[in-house]
Amino acid sequence: MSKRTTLEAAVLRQAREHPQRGQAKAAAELQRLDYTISTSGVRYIWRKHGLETAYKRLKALEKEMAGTGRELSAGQRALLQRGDVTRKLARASGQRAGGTEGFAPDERRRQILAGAAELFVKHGYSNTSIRDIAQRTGLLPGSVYHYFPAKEDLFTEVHREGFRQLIERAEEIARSEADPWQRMELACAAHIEAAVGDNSIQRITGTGLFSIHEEQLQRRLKVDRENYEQIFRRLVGDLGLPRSIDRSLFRLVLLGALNWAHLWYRKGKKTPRDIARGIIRMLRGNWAL
Amino acid sequence: MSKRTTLEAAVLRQAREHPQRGQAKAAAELQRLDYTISTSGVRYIWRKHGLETAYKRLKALEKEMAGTGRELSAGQRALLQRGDVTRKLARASGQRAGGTEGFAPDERRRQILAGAAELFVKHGYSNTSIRDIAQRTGLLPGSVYHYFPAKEDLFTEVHREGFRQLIERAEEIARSEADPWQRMELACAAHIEAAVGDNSIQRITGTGLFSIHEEQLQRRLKVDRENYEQIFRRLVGDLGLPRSIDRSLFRLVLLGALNWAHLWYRKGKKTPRDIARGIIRMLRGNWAL
DNA sequence: GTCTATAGAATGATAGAC
DNA sequence: GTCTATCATTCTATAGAC
Repeated sequence: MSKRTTLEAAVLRQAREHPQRGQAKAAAELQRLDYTISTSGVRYIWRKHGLETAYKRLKALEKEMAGTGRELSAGQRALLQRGDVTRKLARASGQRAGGTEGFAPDERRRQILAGAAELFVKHGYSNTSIRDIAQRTGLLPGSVYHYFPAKEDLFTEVHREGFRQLIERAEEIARSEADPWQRMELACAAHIEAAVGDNSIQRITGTGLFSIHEEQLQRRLKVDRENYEQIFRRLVGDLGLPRSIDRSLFRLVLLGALNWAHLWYRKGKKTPRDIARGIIRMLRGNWAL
Repeated sequence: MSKRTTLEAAVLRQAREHPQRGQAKAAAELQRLDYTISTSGVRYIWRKHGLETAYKRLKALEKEMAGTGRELSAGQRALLQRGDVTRKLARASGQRAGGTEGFAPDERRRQILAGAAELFVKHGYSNTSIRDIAQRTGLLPGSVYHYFPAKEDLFTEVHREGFRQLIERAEEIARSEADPWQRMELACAAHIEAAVGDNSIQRITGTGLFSIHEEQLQRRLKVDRENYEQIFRRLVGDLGLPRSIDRSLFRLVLLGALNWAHLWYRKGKKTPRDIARGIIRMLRGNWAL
């Protein structure tokens, strides 16, 4: 362990000579020998050679020693035996994506967005990795960066698209001929449908804000939401509420009730339409109707 | 550390040169240098000079170095900083400070919980690391595990305590003599206060569920929430609503409106009390009142 | 001399970036 | 493909109190 060689060779030599050293110790020792490497760098090379655990390194050493007269120490054998019992299954490396028979770039983008939306909705922003998203689209992690500069942008775009769809629908309703209370009811139904339906991109409108704690990102998202709530401002204005009712509070109560629904909604019970009707009835202030 | 001098001078010199050595190591070293001294002897002299903890010895060294160009090492500075946090907490809780001298174990636990609550509320569960929590309490990450077996348990406990406090207050209100609608209004005000107030442990009741995406953990938390909502079930039942109104939906609409409030609440504008009154007025179905 | 709260270092794992 | 940073957690040694 003295002559300078390739970084990789040095790591491997050390794996052979001190199989029980972990990444930290191995890296420290190599740094002492003037190699530039970090703990995870060590780990990376180990993994490349299937040596990422002490068990595997020992196993390899054992094999190598088989011919020669040398033997593992008692402690090393004990460690191996423990490992044998607890053996983990090798992880299947998964499917590899096709070749260059590519998709149209826009199509690929959409696929990434859709996959990301599903994962964000299910596991939240922080718990979704670029790797997960890439895998779902059959890409390697690095390739995602060809379409989106960073994870934040990916989320922002999903969020924006979700609200774009929601706004489109809401505006259509707001423009319709129905009477004001009915328009409101329809808009509420559409909102709940989006939040509990199968379209993950739309679902993100219900959970997105809560999933994010990075302030700057949050601020970017708020814009989408405000564009949407603007429509409700108008819908509420059209209702002709009595003076005694604070329009602003009315809207916020309504949106709160709607946004909460996805937490208790159960498929097969009340439909979004039923729920919307019930909510409007309560807020209409005249239970006789 | 070579020339023989008075025992006392030798002890002090060593305190300066190796401030982090404890009594055992210090005594051993001095004995090696042919001084006759025991661990408690070292401690006796330290105490005489107000140097009986590593923190105090470092503090003294720092002061001494102030003039010269020398500086404490990074590790020493970190230790001092940890000590500073510990002291601040000790002062805040009225306990006696003193280096790493312990708190009543319950007190330390509470400190960790309070710190964790703040961070969880501010940055969310996934974005809060055990390191952050430890630092805030003046501990090293590993030490947190002396009090809590895992991060999940830490969160669960914060969540549970938040709801415990909320439930306590709500039940008091539910038991009071006020008329049903007024009881409801008070309970709503209390709910909003908890969600927007300064008490992070209570605030977690508003955001906790959204911050968590791990299903199993979520299930554990739901229990707390359900215990709480049970009280609202009762409060709604007491209102004597007309038949045409679905009690269940009424409760869910109300809770939705309340839980949404922390997103738009602004200090200095409407108070939680005002908001609660407004919400109840809207839901009471008789706007003339 | 004994106990416990805490330090400190190590471990295996995974994230985002590009 | 390659890298670094950081995470939750574990293990072990020891300081300081009694």
